[in-house]
Amino acid sequence: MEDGSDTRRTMISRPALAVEVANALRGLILEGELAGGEKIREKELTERFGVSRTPLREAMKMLSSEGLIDLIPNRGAVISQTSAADLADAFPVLAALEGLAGAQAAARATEDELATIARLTDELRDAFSGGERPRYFEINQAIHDAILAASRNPILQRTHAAVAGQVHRARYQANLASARWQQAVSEHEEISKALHARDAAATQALLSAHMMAKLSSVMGGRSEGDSAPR
Amino acid sequence: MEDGSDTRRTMISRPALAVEVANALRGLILEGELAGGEKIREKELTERFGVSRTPLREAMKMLSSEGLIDLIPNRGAVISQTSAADLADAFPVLAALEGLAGAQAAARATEDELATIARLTDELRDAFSGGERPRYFEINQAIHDAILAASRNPILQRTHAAVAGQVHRARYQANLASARWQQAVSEHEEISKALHARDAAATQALLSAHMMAKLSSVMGGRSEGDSAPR
DNA sequence: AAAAAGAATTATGAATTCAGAATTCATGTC
DNA sequence: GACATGAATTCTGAATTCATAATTCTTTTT
Repeated sequence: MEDGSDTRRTMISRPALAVEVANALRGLILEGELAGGEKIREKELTERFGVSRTPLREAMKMLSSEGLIDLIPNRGAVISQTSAADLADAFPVLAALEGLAGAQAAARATEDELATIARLTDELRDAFSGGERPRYFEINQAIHDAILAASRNPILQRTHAAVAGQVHRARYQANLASARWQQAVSEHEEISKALHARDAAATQALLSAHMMAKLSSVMGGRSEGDSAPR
Repeated sequence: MEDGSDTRRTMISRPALAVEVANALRGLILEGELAGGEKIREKELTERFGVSRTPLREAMKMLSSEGLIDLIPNRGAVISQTSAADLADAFPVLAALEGLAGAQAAARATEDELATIARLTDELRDAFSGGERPRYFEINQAIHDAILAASRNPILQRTHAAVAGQVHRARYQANLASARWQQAVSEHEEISKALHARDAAATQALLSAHMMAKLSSVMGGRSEGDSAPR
């Protein structure tokens, strides 16, 4: 919700170039275009974005605070790669945060928000039935975002986004075996049900367990396939 | 201005001036020297720190990512003040995070770490018995830090630090009525006991409840008399 | 031929400079 | 006398410039 008094979409407000660069760079990292461990050459990015080094360096400082890149004193910056250990560390944190989000959402969500989550959950099952993996991931993300938003806790949302960003690329690595995929859909339906029942404790427990199951899925997918011993 | 000849020192690694400035500025904010809502004048800080505007602005971008200051497009930066609503939002997050820290610490802490926590808990009671408020706060902080460290989860520690930083100044506002103070000490003793018993679930519940009780204390102290800062 | 040392090139760290916007003060008009 | 408009000053935003450190390539010596 924007400031209602802002009648016109005044393009007069300048979004601060360094912030724009930070968003663009964050996008490149989250999209996976910049692989983990890759060195950042300032010159390359300044030419790519068409800005000078100053806003780029400010943007890199921002992303380093977010944990997306690592700054090495006089040797530049590298995209921080997420190791298996990092995933094992981050997912319990995400589980705790999303559990809290679920509990607060159960208490605070509007009926509209609950209806939206229920609808998304139906669409999630549709995507699963149709075997549409990209759409499934998209809807899954939308559900989690909706729950976070329904928690009405900006600090929780920001904190979650910061942690989720660090493991974002692992999302695509969650290669769902059909059995676990099915289970994930069922878990989401239980979560939606608990939310509608305004059962904070149940929602919290279900969401937390759901995230931990996701960790198992991601870790399992890791141990199997692509052997990239980095 | 100081002698810049520190380049001749045995400083093999240079900690990046912008990071140093960020740490110093973070300290000023956390110490309360820069009050919430206060405007940051770059010129003033550059003169204070003896650096140019470039590293200072990079540092400010870092702190804005941490949520400690708010950047207003062409109007500079202001210290983000924590409202009562922010506290009410942040403490459940801290409760969830510390609960997780307790659970993981119960599983992973070394005997030495548990002994240290037990010793600190004893000192906490001593500080309470002696009515030494500053020492109590210090030991309390040390205990929570020790539990976080014992969780062996760097991401959890970083996330907690980020959220705790945003409500740091509220720490001093927790004016403990003696009854609640007594209760807090007892809670800490229960937490230490649960940790020694390696009871993850109990530790998690106790720590989480402890943090929520702290929220009540802080909010209560706010409504009463927020008169004397310090 | 291989390894080490030194020089050159490249990239990063930081300050200065330049441009643009906002706020404040002064002046003029109603 | 008060309010509005314009100009000046101050502050932020961004690029350029300068310095320093690291890496790489070349040459020399073993």
